[in-house]
Amino acid sequence: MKVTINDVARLAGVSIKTVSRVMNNEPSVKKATQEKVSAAISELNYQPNAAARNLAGTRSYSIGYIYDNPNAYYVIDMQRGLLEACRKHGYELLIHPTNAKSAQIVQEVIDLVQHARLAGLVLTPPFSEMPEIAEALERIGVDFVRIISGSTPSPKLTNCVLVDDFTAAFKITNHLLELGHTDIAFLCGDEEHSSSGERLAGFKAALTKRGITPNPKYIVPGSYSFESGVKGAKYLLELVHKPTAIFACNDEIAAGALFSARLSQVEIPQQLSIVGFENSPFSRQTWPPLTTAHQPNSTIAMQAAELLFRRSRPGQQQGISAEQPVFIPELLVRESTAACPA
Amino acid sequence: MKVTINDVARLAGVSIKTVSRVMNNEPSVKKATQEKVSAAISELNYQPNAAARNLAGTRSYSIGYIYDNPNAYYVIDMQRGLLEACRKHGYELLIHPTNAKSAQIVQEVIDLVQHARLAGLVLTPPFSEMPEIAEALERIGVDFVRIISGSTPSPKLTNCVLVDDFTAAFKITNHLLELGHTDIAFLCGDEEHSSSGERLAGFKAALTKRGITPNPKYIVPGSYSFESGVKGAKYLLELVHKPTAIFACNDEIAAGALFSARLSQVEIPQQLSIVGFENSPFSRQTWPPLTTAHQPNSTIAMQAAELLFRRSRPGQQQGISAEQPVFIPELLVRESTAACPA
DNA sequence: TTATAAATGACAGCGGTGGTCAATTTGTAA
DNA sequence: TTACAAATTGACCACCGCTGTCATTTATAA
Repeated sequence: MKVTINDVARLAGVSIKTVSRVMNNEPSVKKATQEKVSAAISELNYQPNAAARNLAGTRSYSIGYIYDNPNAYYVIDMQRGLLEACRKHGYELLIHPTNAKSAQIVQEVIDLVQHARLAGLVLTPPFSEMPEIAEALERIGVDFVRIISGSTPSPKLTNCVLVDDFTAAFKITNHLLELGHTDIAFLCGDEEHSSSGERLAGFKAALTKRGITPNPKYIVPGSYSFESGVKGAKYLLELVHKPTAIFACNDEIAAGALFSARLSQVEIPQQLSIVGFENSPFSRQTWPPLTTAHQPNSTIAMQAAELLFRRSRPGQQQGISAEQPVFIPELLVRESTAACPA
Repeated sequence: MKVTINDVARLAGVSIKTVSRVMNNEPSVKKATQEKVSAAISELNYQPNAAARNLAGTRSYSIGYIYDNPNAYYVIDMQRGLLEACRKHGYELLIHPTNAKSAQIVQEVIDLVQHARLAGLVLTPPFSEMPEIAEALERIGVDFVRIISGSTPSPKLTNCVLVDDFTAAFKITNHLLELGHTDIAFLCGDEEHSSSGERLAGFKAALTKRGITPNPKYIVPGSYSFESGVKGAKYLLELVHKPTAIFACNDEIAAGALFSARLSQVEIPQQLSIVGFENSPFSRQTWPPLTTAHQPNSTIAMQAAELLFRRSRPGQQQGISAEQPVFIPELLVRESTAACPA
């Protein structure tokens, strides 16, 4: 029933050690043998037993994903990407939802890693933005990759996959500018999330580049929630000098803003343009569907995992890798934006 | 650094065999020794090496969760419940997102189970409603628990955790009836999901019990999506004789209906009451927040996992267990429902 | 032909479980 | 109290399926 390395060795006429070598891409295996073994492997549809590998070997075959994010779509997407990468490379994924605000969060993470013998960890916000976590992991010598908001690779951001919120926000803002809007408001997400700050910075930069001074009254603090969007838009639409476009820091906020606009009898997009960010299912569950920036979470996650695998393989140089992939969410124009009304 | 069974044995002053006995709840261990060992275990914070256990033992320490559900909140909740149960019992969770409509889905599931040496599987819709999956699993002798929509335990539904959509829908409908509504419409979810049928049945039963014959014009086919809610409500609000309340088969549909009502300048809840089902974050991201039925997904998942564990433990009778926990989603009254307008 | 490098295999674990059997402790009835 | 059965515990071995180490064989170059 179950195929072991012995079966493969027997069929290929070699020792189990050689099969092991082939499985692990070790050097010094003759090409002919390599092919013989590979043939046997695929003929028997052999898949190494993860438990045995973990037990016997020095390296680990599982990575961990720690999360604490209210956005289920984000988590699911990340997970899907990680799983895909894991499947491809024969790794397992350990998922660990937890509370980032717990006092013993660092210890919890350390326990997790040590107990599960993880090859590495993928960290997303908020964990990726907690210096104490990174320090602890470095201290105990566990590899990790952080997915964070940032535009330019730098030595400080090793082990990072960057999501260039700045540039994406810049582009979105440009889209609005090109439609003739100049009175553009910005609905912020949570302050603690650097993504909100980055997006705001990109927004301001785009305005400034066109010679427009960002109006402080149009920059509304808030959080990544529908309600925050409702409130923020309400405030904006009650101003004497209303904006003609709203840049919401994510789709949920945008959906809230859309809702608020409807309540105030403001026609979207004829009287007011609204954009979101993320391309979550939310952005398609509104009417009109939201213009937004597509963040390829699943792909980002895959990349992060691949980075981890590449580094954990023996023979590769360990430690600091210069690689810092940068993803730029792409503008996705839908029906919630239109030319600025005269 | 890492604690093994030997360390525990040394500290407790017993043999490793006894530690093993304690770890596995085997009989014939004196209470005193049991406590001594437990103390040592917790002092050292010992956790058995999963790889070694899997490799050496005959039983398995991981369960699988297969999913293919567009509702990320549902999946995340289920996952959280499963993980909690797993953590408590020292199991691991293998998650496997896949495509339920794939032609080789049965083979894929079998491969997964056999390769990963799973103790069992937790199936949610649509997998829990696919007879071919259940048959295949029974054939290869793998334990599983299905989470399905149903109200009454029956021999046919062994291995099931039931979610009583019928009764919940009955209660929701009663809530509307008590508010004085009699012209109540029903927006269906996907036909293939038995949950939609069950909810509809509960709805009809409640009406009938009050002597109201369900009006076929008020029963609108659809799917579990925002858009479907928009369309369904639009249709209803264009009828000459409009309903005064809408029962949407889930929160997403309800959100769509809410949206549609807004478009038609219908005041919620003054002119029209709308209820959802599920208590997903969606139901709080609308205005007004939705009256709905709370489905405790995380708890349901925990129960399902516990059922699996209980059965997979040696010493317990294997196979058919009479247990069929039934969960009844509870009515949650919020602001989207009000008394029937005169 | 011999020194050297490349390819391969033998073998000992990794950290537990399962089984067998003997030794020890405990409880119990006479 | 004693004897005896029963309950606990431990010692020991094989083994799960694979990897790490090192010795051995084979190919290649000098």
